[in-house]
Amino acid sequence: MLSFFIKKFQLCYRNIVYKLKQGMLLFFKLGIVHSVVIVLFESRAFSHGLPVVKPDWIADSIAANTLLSWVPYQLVEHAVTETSKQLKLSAFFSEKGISRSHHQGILIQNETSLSDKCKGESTELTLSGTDNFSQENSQESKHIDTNDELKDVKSESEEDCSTSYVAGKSSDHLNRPHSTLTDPNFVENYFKYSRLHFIGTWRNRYRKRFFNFLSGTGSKNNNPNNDTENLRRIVIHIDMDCFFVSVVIRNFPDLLDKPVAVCHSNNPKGTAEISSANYPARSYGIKAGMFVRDAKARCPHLTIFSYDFSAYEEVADQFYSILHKHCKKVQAVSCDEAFLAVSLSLNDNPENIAEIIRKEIFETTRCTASAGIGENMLLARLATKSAKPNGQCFIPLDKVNEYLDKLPISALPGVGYNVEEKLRMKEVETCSQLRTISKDVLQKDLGSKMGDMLWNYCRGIDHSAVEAVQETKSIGAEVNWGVRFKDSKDSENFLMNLCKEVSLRLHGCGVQGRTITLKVKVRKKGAGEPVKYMGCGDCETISRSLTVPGAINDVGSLHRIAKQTFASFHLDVKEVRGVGLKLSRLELDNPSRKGIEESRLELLFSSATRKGKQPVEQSCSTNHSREDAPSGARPSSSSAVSQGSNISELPPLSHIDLDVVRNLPPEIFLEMNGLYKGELRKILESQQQEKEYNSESVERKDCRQQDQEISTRMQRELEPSEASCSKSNYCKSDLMPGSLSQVDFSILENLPDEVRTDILKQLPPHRVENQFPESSKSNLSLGSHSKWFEMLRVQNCLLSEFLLSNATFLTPNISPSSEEWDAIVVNSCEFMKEYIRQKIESDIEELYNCFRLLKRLSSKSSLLLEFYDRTLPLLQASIGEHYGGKLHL
DNA sequence: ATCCTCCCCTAC
DNA sequence: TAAGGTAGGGGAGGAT
Repeated sequence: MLSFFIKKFQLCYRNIVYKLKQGMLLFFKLGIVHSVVIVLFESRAFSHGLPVVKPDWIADSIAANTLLSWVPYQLVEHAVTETSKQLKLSAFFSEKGISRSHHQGILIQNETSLSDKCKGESTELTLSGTDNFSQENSQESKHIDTNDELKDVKSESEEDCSTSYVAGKSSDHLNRPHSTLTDPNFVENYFKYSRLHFIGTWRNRYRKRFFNFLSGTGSKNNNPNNDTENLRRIVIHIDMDCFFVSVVIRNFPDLLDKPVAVCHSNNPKGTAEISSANYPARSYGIKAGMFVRDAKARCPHLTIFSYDFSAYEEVADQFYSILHKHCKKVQAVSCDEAFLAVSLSLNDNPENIAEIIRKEIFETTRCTASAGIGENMLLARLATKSAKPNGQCFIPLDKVNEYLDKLPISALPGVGYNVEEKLRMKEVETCSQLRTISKDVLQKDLGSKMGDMLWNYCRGIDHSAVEAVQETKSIGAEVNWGVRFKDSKDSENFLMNLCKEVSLRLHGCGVQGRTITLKVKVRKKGAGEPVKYMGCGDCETISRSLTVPGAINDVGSLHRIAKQTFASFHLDVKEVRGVGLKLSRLELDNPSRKGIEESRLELLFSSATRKGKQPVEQSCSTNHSREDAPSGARPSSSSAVSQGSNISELPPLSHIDLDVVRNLPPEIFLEMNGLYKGELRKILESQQQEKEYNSESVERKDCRQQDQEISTRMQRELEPSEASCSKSNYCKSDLMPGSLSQVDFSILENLPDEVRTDILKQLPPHRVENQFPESSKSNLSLGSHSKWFEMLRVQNCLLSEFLLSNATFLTPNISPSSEEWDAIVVNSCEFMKEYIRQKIESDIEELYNCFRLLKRLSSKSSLLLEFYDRTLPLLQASIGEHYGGKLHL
């Protein structure tokens, strides 16, 4: 069996082994699903935290003709964090359409190491194995059988005193305290494991995706009937039931009626926070946010699952696909919750559509969703509360008052702990009581807007509309866990990483910001170590913002400002417990100039003023910390520039790109002009005259070419110098590899061409060989499938690379079901069929990449959606034929 | 009166 | 051990 396995392995992954031997870093993990080895390339965008091992593991395993433990081959930089990560191999392959979480299907005792688990699983394959491998592992298999197998899940409820933990769990000895003190990549790792980060980012992600959907060609249920008189608007609010738990147990129906919770760790200390609990668990009083130890005290036989972020993503994608199928106007609230605006004729029963959607969600995801239906968003949202779990509720207009009468005010959106307390003081606990308070009084007590809103809400009035597209007003990142600094070097390093993170997010959204806000949490006087391990505990929060004249999103500027603002707080860094950086007053990144300008500016400034360009405008409003920052400590616009000492470090005037200079914000231009003692302005003026003199036939393209030449020249001249080394901190290449984990590929695809190209250049070379000349793009999708091959051959690239570089081009605006449309689809499908045939044995990774990309892109274009829908079965059939099983995308 | 900054609160 | 984020809205109070 083993030799069969190895043979198959060699056959399938020859080329990968070849790449491995070239020293490429791969991460992979063996998973036994129809005897297939799964290998993914090391790219955090794909790894999702799986263990990363050195390539030798594969080669050595083959040489030894046995499956060696991967542990000694694990990459050091990942060893600490990655091993504790749950296994998500199962997310890659799944069985006959059922995406089973194999790893999660096995109950692991805390002591069971990951490698044991690998072997234990492997034995599933070698049922009648006679080789060393299976014998060697049969004992372990027993061990797992007796303790940990899935069947124990069934009997587990009888073992009342043991709490089960379901997840990949590493050897504990590999785990070390995780904080800013011990992990140089803390920021990056932190976001990878933070559930709140995922919750926070997902909302935007689905909003963004829906925006793409709208701007693409297809949108259904657009109610072609404009005769609105016979229609009524209804709002449906759909919310998945205890999402995090439902998803991880969706393949274990036996657990449905057992108490289950999701959290990071099942350590005996029990200071991990429960993130989500299912309804049986809630019946014991277990709630999100509760410590595990408290939850266990209430329910000793609670089953605890680890997070499975990739599964959440998968289900959320399915969820939104279904919603978009049924409704044009979908407002994403979070990964598992959305509002739909539907128009119905007077005779239609609004409950029917909710019923259909919920049914489809369940059939697709095997997770239940609840729905609330009402005349407005407020009523729909409230109705959902009554509907949960797994139900739906319609509040017709004539029942609104009756429904609201007994409703506690805390159920109203916007009423949190504080507002509830304020109103409780006035002996107001229900909506009917709230109605007795006049609007004036409410506004006086709670502020004008809040008072107005609540006055409306308790009467069932809500004028807000379901908005599919919402403008992003701020982008930021913060960390309030694990933050411990011993000196200013630590804090500075942390700030730099945070800036990289924020910069990447800004780039990902194609925006820049003018106002930079730094928020710091400082241990409150007298507050001891927090109850929560590495938590921030009782803190005082201080924040300060700064508005610059020109919007920024580059790491260099962010770091300069963040560093300076942080310094202005005059804090004892040992007391800092959390830091956040946020940008607001966002502006769209100028895609046409941005890439070039930015790099030149970086070059200019890193060379010219290594001390840093100072912000020109700074505002600092009163708060308690203002007194400790004497105004003298604040930079003024002129102080920074007037230091003539910088002049010796300036690049010669001949090296300055005047086009860039011309486009600088006036303040910065003045600053630079000052540095060059007025020479800049003179040159610009004389150039302008020259330009006017020359004919105006200079093509834009030529300008761009010149720009590039100048920029390249500058780069060449600066590269070997010290200046470029000092600048390397700010280079994109420096922030790319690590932080790519934070980039949603859908975002990457949405980036302006130049920015995307820039980012792609930072990826391993085999992924980005080519950019396509304009000529090769035209009419490509219209051509026969042989043209595609010709194109790929000529460009010497992979299809996935082409897709990635040409995301924009690939979403043409062609009307569905036209002849053109059909021709494209047929041709493309033919091409894909052939491409699959060519790659299925030699490069399964490429096929995986292609279909992942297509999946993403298909949300933008109904053409691509149709292409994807048609070709996916071909791929799956081929996978099934060659390997058995199914590729899980 | 209006804008801005620094908070706080809320929701997921 | 554990991963307490993100973003919007709005109020208080100061600056203009």
